Formats: sequence, structure tokens, C-alpha cells
Amino acid sequence: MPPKRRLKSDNEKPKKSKSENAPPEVFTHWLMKSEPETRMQKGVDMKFGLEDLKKCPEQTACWDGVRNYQARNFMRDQMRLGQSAFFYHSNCKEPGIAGVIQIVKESYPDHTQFDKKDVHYDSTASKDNPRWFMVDVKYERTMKRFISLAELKVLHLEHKQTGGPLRDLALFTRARLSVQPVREEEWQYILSLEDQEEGS
DNA sequence: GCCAACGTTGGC
DNA sequence: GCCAACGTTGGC
Repeated sequence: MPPKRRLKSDNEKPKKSKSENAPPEVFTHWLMKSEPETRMQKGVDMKFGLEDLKKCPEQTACWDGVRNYQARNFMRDQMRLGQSAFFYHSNCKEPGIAGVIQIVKESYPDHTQFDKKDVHYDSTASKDNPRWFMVDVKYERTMKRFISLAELKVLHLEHKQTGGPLRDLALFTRARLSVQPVREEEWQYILSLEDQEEGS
């Protein structure tokens, strides 16, 4: 008998919610992280900043390579056509929000999971039973001014004290999640920062 | 380059 | 189902 192979956990089962009666929150805005500076992984450059998206045909690209279940679930189960997201620059000299993008195609299987030569190949995935999903996003605009992580962090710390709009921003409360929801009040507040001087 | 945080793996 | 070991993320 071959040894039983343990199945990878797949987070498919609905988790018992902490507050049974609270309906699940519906999100209409998102933040998606990407790296604008060159970083080599298995000989492949991971660089994909807002400027790179802008240069794509129709300024549109598929958001492939996500290999985290929470991030996948947000894309697969909750992202809807026409919703907008912040394009966040991560793992770079100046991390922060660079622009706004729009979801132009709802989730479908991420082709890179099937490609043996791809950095994001997943031997446990099959075409019949894909594990990873992606959406298509389109460049909408560049922020009027770059909203840096440092600036957001100062505000987040203030708002934790004062109960302000960025008190629970996922960028800090779930720091390593690469696709994360942005609440309406957070979205509006961050947009309002564009028209003010930093720190004013 | 360091390393804290945290998600995933897999033995028990 | 627990949890230690391990790997990755990503700010600093």
C-alpha cells in the first residue's frame, strides 16, 4: 500500500463566524499589492508596478500568481466586475498606494498553476480541479500624489486612538495579505488624502 | 541583510 | 486536532 498522501488544507469549509448573527461584510473596494522593483525569483523578474500595467495591451492584465487562500478567496468569491482597487507598491524603496485599478473580469482559473515551468506552478492543481484563481484588472488612474505606507501608518496609529477611519485598515491589521478588502469609509478617507498635503 | 509576523506543512 | 518546524512576506 502506498502511503496515504495528506491533502493540502484548502480552507473550503465555512469557518464558524465569531459573531453568529452578524452577516458577512460585503466589500466593494480592494487593495492589491505588487512589486514595482526588480526582484529575481527562479530566474524570473517579479517586477510589475503601476507603470507596467499602464503599458499592457488595453492597460489590462491578469492578476496571476496569488498563492494564499485568503487572498484567493477574496478574488474568487467577492470581487465583482466594475469594482475598484488601490494598486499598492510593496517590497520597494517607497511602499505605498500608487494608483487606482478596476476589476474588468471576474475570477477564473490562474493558468500559471498548470505550467511546470512557471514560478507559481502547483503540482496539486488540475484543470478539473483548479486551486488558484485570478481576476483581470485595468489601469484607471495614478494617484494625484503618492500615498506612502509611512503616511498611512501614522494615520492608522492616530486613528486607533481616536477611532478614526483607518483604525482597522487591513494593510496593518493583516499586513501580509496581498489582496485585501478596503471598507467604504477607508476608501473615501484615503481618496481625500490626495487633495491634502502630507501630514496636514 | 535582518527578522517579526504569520501562513502552511505534516508528524503525532 | 494540536502544534512545532519551516517557509515566506515585506517593512525596516
